[in-house]
This record gives sequence, structure tokens and C-alpha cells, in this order.
Amino acid sequence: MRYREPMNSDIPSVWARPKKGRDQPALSREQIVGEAIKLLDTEGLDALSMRNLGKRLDAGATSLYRHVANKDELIELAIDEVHGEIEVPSPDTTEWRAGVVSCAHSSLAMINNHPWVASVLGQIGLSYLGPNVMRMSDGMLALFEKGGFSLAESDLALRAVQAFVIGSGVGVAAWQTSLARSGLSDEQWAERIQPIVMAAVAPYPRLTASIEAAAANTPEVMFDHGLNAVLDGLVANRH
Amino acid sequence: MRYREPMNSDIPSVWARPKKGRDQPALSREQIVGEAIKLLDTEGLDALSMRNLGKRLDAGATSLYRHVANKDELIELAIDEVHGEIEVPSPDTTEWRAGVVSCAHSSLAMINNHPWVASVLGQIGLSYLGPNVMRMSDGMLALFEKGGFSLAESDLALRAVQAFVIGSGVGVAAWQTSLARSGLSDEQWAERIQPIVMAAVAPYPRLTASIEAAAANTPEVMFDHGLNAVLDGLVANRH
DNA sequence: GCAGTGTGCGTACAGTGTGCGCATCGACGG
DNA sequence: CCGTCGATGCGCACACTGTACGCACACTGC
Repeated sequence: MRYREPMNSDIPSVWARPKKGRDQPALSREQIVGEAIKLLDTEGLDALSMRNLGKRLDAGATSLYRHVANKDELIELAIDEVHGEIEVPSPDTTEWRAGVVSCAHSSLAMINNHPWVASVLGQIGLSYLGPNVMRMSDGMLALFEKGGFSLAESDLALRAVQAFVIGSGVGVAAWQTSLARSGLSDEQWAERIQPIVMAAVAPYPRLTASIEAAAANTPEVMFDHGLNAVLDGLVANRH
Repeated sequence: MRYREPMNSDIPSVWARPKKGRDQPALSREQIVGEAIKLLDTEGLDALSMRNLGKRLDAGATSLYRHVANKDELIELAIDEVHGEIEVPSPDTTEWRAGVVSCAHSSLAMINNHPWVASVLGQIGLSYLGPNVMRMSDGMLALFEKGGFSLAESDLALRAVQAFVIGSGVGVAAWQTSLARSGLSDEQWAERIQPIVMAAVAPYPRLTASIEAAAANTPEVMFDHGLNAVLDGLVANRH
């Protein structure tokens, strides 16, 4: 339980003491993780410090350690928590391929909402052990098996799709961080770096031409094209 | 230029002064980036601090800022530098698909040698603007065009393959960081976490079965299977 | 009423990125 | 040969980080 009015004998009157406990619920692991996610979403990875997070919860930095072993574990918990947002359709109600596509879209949407996930996946070991990640993997596996993939093939298919989704996610994360640091709007930032990109590719006429040829492709189109290719290829290699 | 024997009037004799300048070449951007990469490779991302890096170069931490704007820029330079290790075959001497496969392998090998790359790609904005990354992208583009892909299709294909490779790279990075933190050997660590994984998947019989069915697959097999699927799918969608 | 346990937090320590200003170098112009 | 100048190295300082430690308090069970 959180103290509503901690004793502080320096201040003579009880009523004069600052109240820290603003009628919020007591500190709990769920609340800490939830607020950490909010902080990460709104202010980015760099802004997540224990003191900062403590302030948002009207708590001291070191209080958080009663509920979380260390910062890395907190991030691991946050990663798993946001994986809970991913919707994976049941193979009973959805055709397998539509289900996989829908789940992949849901995954990318999650990374779009929480771009910090993609940038910490590599530095936090073994995050795929979290219960929500497990639930998602199991759900996709069910879809592949419904699709006629063998056990071993399903495992390979799952890994291929996840690799593609995460790779795409790293791309959106890179864009989002650069965007956030610029402080500009999406369009403004795109307009600003467009000439920089063109200057960087200038020595490579082939690259320049291909970028111009594909300029109309939105990120969604590119993601769907890649995802379709992966699934087509997996189907082609299914026995 | 670096001073071999900086003045220090507190120490009376010239000969008693500590010599800092150990006959190493003077500080330069290339040398700093090179040593940073060595440090990242051997001690990991957390160990890269300006003071730490300065020590290795027999230089003060703040001296580095004469050659590099800030730590993020240093990492950006390091990212591009290691991309120089990726070999991309010429379409003149290599069949397009073999070339793409070879380049993908080379990319994954690079990430294996420098796992920190995969974990910072998301937090460092726009790293694909570096000259070495550009060179590699242009090289792969040439292969795809040789393979009969149109300009726009080549761009999509390139992005799909890169997403898959990076996603796979994040996976190996996650493994490598957890491995490095454990301090154990590869086999020891694998053996240690095996029961943990089995316990985590226990509630999901399907997941358990598929992991067991695919237990014999090495990471290389999994990567190749995914890569083949991606390429097969891209070919199938080529017009 | 009292011991035990769980929880919050003030303090402290070692370490971080980096701005500032000074010291010193090599090069160049007289 | 001397003076000036720009480039470079670096000590210091500041605000900030993760987190170990120990004390103070509230709640629980007797």
C-alpha cells in the first residue's frame, strides 16, 4: 500500500505537509508497466528513466524496484504487454492466409504505435518468452497448420513471417525516431529530407531511377507486396 | 596533431611526466570509428562510452568531439563502416538469384560479427543514407534488374529482402546479447535455457510439438528457407 | 499490544554525454 | 627568428543515469 500522508516531522502541522498520494491507486507492477508504455510512446526511449517514470506515478525512483527487478526487466514486461495488442484470428473462423495477413498487419500496427519496441528487441535477450508473444506465435502456428503446413514447416513459416514483419518494423521505427527528433510533422519532415536522399543517391543513377519509379508506393503497399511474396513462397515450398 | 608530451608544469622534470602519446597515430575520424567498432564487438553496446573509447585511444573523452559531432553520429558512422564488409556480387559475373542469396548471407554474417548493428538500426534515424549502405543497395538493385524485375519491382524486391534479413538479424542480435550477458559458452547457454523455453511453451502443446519437430533446424537452415521463400514469391509476382 | 513483513523513499555512488575555456601544437607570414 | 593563427587535446563542470542500502512507516496475524 502507498502512504497517503507520509510522516515528515520537519513540518510541524499535519495539514501543512505536502500530500504526495493524490488518490491514485497504489503502486503495482501493472501500473508501472502501463505508465512506462505511455511514457515510451509519447516521449521516446531516451525519456524512459526510473526517476522520470517515478515522477509520473507520484513515486520515488527507487520505489519502482520493489515491483520490478531492474530497468531491463521493465522493458521486457513492456514489450510483452504491447504484444497483447496484436490480434490473431482463429483458424476456425478465418481462412489461414487471410488470418496470417491480418495478424501481420496487426503486428505492424502495434510497432507503429510503439516504435520503441522494434529498437529494443535486439538488446533485450529472449523477449519471445513472454506470455503474450507466446500466445501470438501459437495463434499463427495454428493458422499455418490449418493451411496444410507440416509441424516443421509451420515453424519455418512462422519464423520467416516474423522476420519479415520485424525487419519492416525496424524500418518504421527508424523513420519514427528521426521524425520525432526533428519535431516536424510527417509531411514537413518528408519534404525536408527528400532532397537529402536525392543527393545521397545521386552517384547511383540506378538507385535514383528505381526510387523515382517506386515513389508512389506507400509503406503499406511495400509491406503488402513483401508479405505476399513471403506467403507465396512459403506456399510454393509446402509439401 | 596529438602531443607526444603535453606540458604539465606541476611535474618538475620533463622525464618524470607520464607519456600519454605511445607512438600511436594521431586521432582521426577513421581511427575513432574503427576503435569504436572493436569496442562494440568485444564488449557490447553498453560498454561504448566516450570515456571508455577515449581510454583505448589514449585520449580524453572530450577530444573525440573534435572529430565526431556526438555519440549518435559516431554510431551512424560505425553502422555504415561495417556495412562495407558486405560483399555484393556483380551481375556481370553472377547469376542474379545466386548473387542475391550470396549478398544476403554476407549481410547476415556481418550482423553476426557485429550484433550491435541490428539493435541500433531502429534508434538511429536514416542510417540507410550512408555511402556503404547505398553501395550495397545499388548492388542488389543491379542484381534484381538483371533478373528481369522492372525498376519499381526491383525496389519492392530489395525492400522485401532487406526487411527479411534485418528481421533475422534482430533475432541473432537478441540471442547474442543474452549469450554475452550470461558469460557462458554457446552450447552451455543453449543447454541452460532449453528447459526454460520448454516450460514457457508448455501451456501451448502445438507450439511445443512444432519446436520439437523443428529442433534439428540450424539457424542457417531457417534463414535459407525463409530467404528462398521470399525469392520464390518475388519471382512469382514478377511481371 | 506486538512482532513480522511488505513497501516507499532519501541518500549515495559510480558512471554517462557533452559544453566551455584554456593550453599547446604545427604552419605560415613578416 | 619571431609573432600570429587556426586546429586540436583535454580538465573541469553540470545535469542526469541506474540502482544498492538502510531507515521509516503501514498493514497483518497473534
